[in-house]
Amino acid sequence: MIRPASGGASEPSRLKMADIARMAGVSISTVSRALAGNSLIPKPLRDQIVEIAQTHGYVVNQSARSLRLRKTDTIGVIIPLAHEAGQLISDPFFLEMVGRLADEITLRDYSVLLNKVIATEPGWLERIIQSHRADGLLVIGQSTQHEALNTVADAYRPMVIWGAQIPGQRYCTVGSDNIEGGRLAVARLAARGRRRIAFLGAVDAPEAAQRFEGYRQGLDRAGIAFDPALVVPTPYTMDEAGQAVAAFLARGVAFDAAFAFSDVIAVAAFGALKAAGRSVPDDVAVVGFDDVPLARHGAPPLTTIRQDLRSGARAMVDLLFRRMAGEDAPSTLIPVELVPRDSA
Amino acid sequence: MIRPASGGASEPSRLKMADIARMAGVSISTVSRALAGNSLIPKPLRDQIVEIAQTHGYVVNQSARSLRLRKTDTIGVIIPLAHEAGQLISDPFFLEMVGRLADEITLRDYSVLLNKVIATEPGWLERIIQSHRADGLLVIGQSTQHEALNTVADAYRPMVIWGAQIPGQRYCTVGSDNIEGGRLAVARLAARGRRRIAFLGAVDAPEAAQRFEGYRQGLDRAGIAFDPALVVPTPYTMDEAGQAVAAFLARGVAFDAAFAFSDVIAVAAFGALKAAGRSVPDDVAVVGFDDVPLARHGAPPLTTIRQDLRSGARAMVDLLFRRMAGEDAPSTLIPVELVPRDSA
DNA sequence: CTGAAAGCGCTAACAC
DNA sequence: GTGTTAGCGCTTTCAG
Repeated sequence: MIRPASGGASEPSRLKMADIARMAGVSISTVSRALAGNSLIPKPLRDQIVEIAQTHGYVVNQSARSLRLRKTDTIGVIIPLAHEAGQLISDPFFLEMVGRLADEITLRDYSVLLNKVIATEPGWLERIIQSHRADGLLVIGQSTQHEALNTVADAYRPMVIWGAQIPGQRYCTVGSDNIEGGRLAVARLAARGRRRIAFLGAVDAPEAAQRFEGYRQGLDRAGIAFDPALVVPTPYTMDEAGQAVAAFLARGVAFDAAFAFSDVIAVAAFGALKAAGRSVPDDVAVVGFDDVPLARHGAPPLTTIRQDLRSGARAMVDLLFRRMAGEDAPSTLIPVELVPRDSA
Repeated sequence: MIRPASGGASEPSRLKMADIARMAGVSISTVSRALAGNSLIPKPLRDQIVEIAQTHGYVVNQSARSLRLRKTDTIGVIIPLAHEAGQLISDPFFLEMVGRLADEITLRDYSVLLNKVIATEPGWLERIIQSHRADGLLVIGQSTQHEALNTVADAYRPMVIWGAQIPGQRYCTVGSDNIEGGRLAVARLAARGRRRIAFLGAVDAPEAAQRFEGYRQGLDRAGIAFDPALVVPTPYTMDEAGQAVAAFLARGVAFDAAFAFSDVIAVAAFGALKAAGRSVPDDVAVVGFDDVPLARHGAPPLTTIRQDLRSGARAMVDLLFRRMAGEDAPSTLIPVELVPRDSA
């Protein structure tokens, strides 16, 4: 037998359907139907039952409902942290993406289950899926998990990943046109007469690799030779990226422009450059990526490649619901645009 | 009888405990115990069962578990939107708070259920509670819902609100020392010789009211008379706040400083001032509130009152877990500090 | 140590 | 139209 395990934490009512049924003088099924708005139950009775439930603050228990219906009306939003276990959810891009996704999901009367996971332990994704806590999954960033995603995607359809489309991929992605973004950035810099253009950021994750590819294509088109000495690997966080850029500056490699993987890295570069006595954009012109609020209000305002997260989030959620309905929705590329401001 | 309702969306395995039991040649109870790490089951058998579950990708169904255990291992994080129904989760303060809370909750092996709600429909909070989707609730901002929160708090203990402590409050809050923040801001401005100090922001929600109260106390202490003409009501969003400040400027009221309810409003003021040909800080010195990333990297970098959201989030989650354990944890005030930068 | 069985609260097929 | 009833998948008491 179950004892309420009431350790002192008080419980409000804990009504169940049976209680409402008793009050209304009907059976449980009738209450269930009435609350579901089933038109089999005549409107007056339905209203009366709803009324009783409402005055007593009764709401259907979602655990029970989910178990019975095998659906949770919940979408899992997953933030995979590739490397650092203790990493915070603090990156403005992630945060904005979470906000946009939450908006879109709420609009469809689904709940959002936020999952911060260490995406290095094998089986992390399978575990989330099998726990049956969500009807569909949205993963923000494919990180280094291409293989894991591919494996899972074969058997689990209701899943959409934010990230780059890459050859041999069997999962559904929505992502910005990273290559075009890289090209646009370099074209802008080249148009301002810059020839020694550095690339700031990681190149391992697929999105980063594509921005890097765009950077190289941009150089080609501008007739500028690629110089590996101008590729500066940096972490994603502002502080660490700043240090990496400072270290690069200390090496004394000549350069007059930089294309950063993200606005955060670009702004970090602002700091390092200023500390080294170099001005933006005169000494070094800088183009970022994302167009987070930080970019618009930076000093100087940052020229950047805008990712349309509103469209991106909407596309992710649209595709996810189509997949949840059994459709086989395709991957989608979101166009990017250059936002010219003062830094380049 | 139930038909799987398979509308084409494929299902991966959908194993249950019974399947694992069969494979292991034991009963369901034994599997349940083994997976729970119950030491009644001898270690070798336990390991073997765990092994089988793992290779088959089996994970306990959380809906069933929650129903049986009457607990969800989930914390609901609620963002009440007071006014605008269609409002986005885009405010950097909210977003950062969500991120911090998610970090703290994840640390404790609980899941985060994000709830964006229109906090005007009566019973919104009761509905969330009664749906039994979370073991505890964290509400970001008391908004205009003081009464609703009070009513609910009497019967429902595991709930903590981010916001101001106000007289007669029966719910548990964690919040910054808003009054002190207002005083610090005005003291800073007064110390720089400013006498015509405007207040930018709403004054309805309790937190805003307290910052306003601090502003008035600060004026008193500096021997500056309060002038209602310098109180500028503004919305919370950057664009709308900018318009409100622009309208204020158009009125031609003389002022040489401003204390803004938030960094977002302060940065919006930067824009309006610049458009009106006024410089910051020379013509108008500005102090914000929050210390979001935007503040540090603004043009000019924004002098602001820093809210320690890391401590705040940790305190909220700590208190919540204590309340979930039946303890009667008290409200907490988080100290603020002035972060001097260039805008004032 | 292990298993049988009850039941968490709900929905819906099936009878009436 | 409405009620009875059989589970959804799990945990835990109780019996052995």
